[in-house]
Amino acid sequence: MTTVRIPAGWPATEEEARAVQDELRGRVILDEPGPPPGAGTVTGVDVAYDDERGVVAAAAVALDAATLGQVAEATAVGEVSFPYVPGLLAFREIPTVLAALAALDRDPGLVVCDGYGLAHPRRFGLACHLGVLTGLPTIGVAKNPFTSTYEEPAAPRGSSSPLLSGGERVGRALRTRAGVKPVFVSVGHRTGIDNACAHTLALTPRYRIPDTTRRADALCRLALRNAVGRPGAPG
DNA sequence: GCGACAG
DNA sequence: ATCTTGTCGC
Repeated sequence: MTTVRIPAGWPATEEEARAVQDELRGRVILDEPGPPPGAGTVTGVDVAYDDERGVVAAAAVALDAATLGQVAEATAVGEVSFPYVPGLLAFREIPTVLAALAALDRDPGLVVCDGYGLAHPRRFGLACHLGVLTGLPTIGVAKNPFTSTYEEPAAPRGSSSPLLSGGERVGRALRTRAGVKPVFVSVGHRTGIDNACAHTLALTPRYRIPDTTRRADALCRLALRNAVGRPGAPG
């Protein structure tokens, strides 16, 4: 497997990265309902890092939306393209994630990101960025509210409450398991919040985190071990 | 200025 | 994200 290099012209400073976000934000499409849940393909993407070696591994795992059975997977390894800066996560993950998606054997359908879409300080999180660059429908499902605030949703699974940022509703805190901390769903690109939440619930029949993200997480960690050190790698 | 801060 | 043992519970 080849290593994904940092693209030419990739932002090198926080200022440049924020300028890119400001420029691309206008290309987000928010007036499409997006793929309805229960049919088609849903793909999860995630990345793992070895910052000491400057290596990042990405994975894309495609599931049949109706059965949640896995239908395809792909990985890519690359150079870490940006430091971790809250609000600029996309610049750290996107080049390698794009390569993993490109290596997938079929149309990804809806892409589920581990992070934010609109629920972002500048309304342009990872899911929006990835959507604009690929043209694919995307959503963000995060484990923490970051700069947003929310009222605790009711205890039953499926309950939700608005995610607020600067007085705007930027997503929903969605309870995927009764009595357990909710996840934070926001729209990325070409998808509506109702479908985003419906997909999230369909992807969490058993765990708080979507199956797509869970499988992509396991796969990218494996890919990282395969690429660098090897406590636990076959071969 | 200080603290908070997706992964 | 990542560093990390045991342990409580379904």
